[in-house]
Amino acid sequence: MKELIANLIHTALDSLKAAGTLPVELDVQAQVDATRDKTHGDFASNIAMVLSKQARRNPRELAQAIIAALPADAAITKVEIAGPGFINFFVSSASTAEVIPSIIAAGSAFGLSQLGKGEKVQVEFVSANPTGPLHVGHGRGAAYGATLSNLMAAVGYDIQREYYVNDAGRQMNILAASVWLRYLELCGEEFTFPSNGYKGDYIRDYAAELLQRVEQAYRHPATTVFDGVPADEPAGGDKEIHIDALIDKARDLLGEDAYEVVFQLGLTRILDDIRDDLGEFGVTFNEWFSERSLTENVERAIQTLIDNGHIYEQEGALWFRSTTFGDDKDRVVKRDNGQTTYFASDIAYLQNKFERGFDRVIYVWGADHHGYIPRMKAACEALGFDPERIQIRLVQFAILYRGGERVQMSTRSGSFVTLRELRDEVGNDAARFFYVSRKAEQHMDFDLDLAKSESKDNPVYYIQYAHARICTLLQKVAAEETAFDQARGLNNLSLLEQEAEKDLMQKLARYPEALENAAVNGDPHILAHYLRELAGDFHTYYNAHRMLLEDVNLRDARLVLSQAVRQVVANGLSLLGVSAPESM
RNA sequence: GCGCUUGUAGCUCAAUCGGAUAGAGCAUCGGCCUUCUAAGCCGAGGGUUGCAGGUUCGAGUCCUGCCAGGCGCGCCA
Repeated sequence: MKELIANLIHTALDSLKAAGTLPVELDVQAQVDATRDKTHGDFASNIAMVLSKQARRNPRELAQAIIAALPADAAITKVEIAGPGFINFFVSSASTAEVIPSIIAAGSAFGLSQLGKGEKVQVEFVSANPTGPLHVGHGRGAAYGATLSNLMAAVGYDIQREYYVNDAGRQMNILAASVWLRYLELCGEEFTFPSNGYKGDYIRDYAAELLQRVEQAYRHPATTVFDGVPADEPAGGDKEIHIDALIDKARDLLGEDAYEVVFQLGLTRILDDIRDDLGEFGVTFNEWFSERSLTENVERAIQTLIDNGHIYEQEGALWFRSTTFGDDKDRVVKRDNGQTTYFASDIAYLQNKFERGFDRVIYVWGADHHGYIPRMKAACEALGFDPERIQIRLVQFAILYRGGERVQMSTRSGSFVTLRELRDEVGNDAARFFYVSRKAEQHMDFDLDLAKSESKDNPVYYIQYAHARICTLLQKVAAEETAFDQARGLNNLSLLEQEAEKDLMQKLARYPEALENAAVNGDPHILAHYLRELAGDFHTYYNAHRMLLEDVNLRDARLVLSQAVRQVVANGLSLLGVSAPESM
């Protein structure tokens, strides 16, 4: 409909140009928007105001001229000038109703488009360090990334979902050491567990598994293990130095092979757990990409930067001159001790992504990482790629509230709420919906009581309830003497003359647009809000008018409208990863 | 200190590339169940869009300054 109106306007402009009313060189894309206010018709264009300066005529006068030149069309019943020079279009109810047969015909495919033209886009998200269970902060990134991927796939992008497994860093060695130390405790050794080790109960589980598998083979006396290890922080030392020394000890005493067994056990168990957790949350990946697999790529990436002239040496280290591309300061990629930095891995990973043929790569990061954007963009450009091909979406943490009180979380005491706990408490549907119901880069307050409540206050239930109500209706009518006949409904759409019916049809017609906006802007909340509004319109309609009437023509027309609503609600919820129950 | 970011109704949030009288929900108050699910509906009140300038036909939206909150500024990962 928008396109139709835009075409009509362009035709009018062309004829005005031909008549000499407008300069021929004028070239503007007509903007047509759905109106917010019904008294402004169904669609409005600001074309007259935009052109008024170039055309040297006042907007209302110009609007009048455009309207006069507008070709007639059966779909448009009335055109008006309003306000400072808006042209308002009123659409015939017959043409408004056309959305219903198209929804029924398209079914679950309604709203899909080819906007993305098959562009290959990778979305990398979550990518939490595999050192423990996911917490609620990761949950928002997971929900956002998964939904963004769904939305983009729905509008025609070729999406690849990826999790970057940080299995190469120091944190992983701390994890391995923690597992081994817990194992030693189970063997009967006595010592003080390092303050910087991982203290979660899951570590004890892995240790128990290790004990079962290797029995006493990896046991060493605590005195040997702690011999020569600098004091821990509570004992007046440095916790970082302490844990690093213990890691070295573990490697020494176990040897690389056994150390690797411990390391892999911890890594594998945690990844399995994360995979299960996310799977239950409806979040899946095409690829779990290991940082360790990148080792050769890192040297090659650095070489690429050297070849491109963006690396210099200073004080024994290799520096990437990222300031060339607008970063605050230059960054080290290889330390004076020969080790490459984490950032160097990121550069290698980026190069690897483009080598795999992605046209565009999207990173979903916690908002606390925003300081890394300039250097990643710089790296992209220095590698020789257009920096527009990487996009970084920031997701803010959610603050949980229970009983009106903020739920305290601190990583230090290990008292963070896990994603699994959240899912157990409020359910997957509520968690998925709540996470994406706010703009991603916005702080959000997550009200646990609201997410659990079974009332209209809870937008998830509100939307699902609309779906369930319609399913129940359709079930009920199946028991009537005269069965529901979809074709009869479609043939009698002209009977839908109520205001609420027109509102509903117009809302339905806007679904593809809401979906596209949400996908292109990376704003799933647009779809969430749309569904809330659609459900609201349906509840209003349902309360104001009866469906199961004697007059089967009207009855089936209303039911087919309801069916269309049900379909769109189901399609939208599915993209959000929320179920659409048939009864509640 | 420098940089990024946010500031909209009592609360949580919207506002389609800069468009018309800034909208929902919650909370408050008042109505609606012998009829398809009241997990619902209808109505009322509630605003100097942090403050001050600027850009223009038009600014919550863009620019500048200030105020307030959040985050980031390692040869850490």
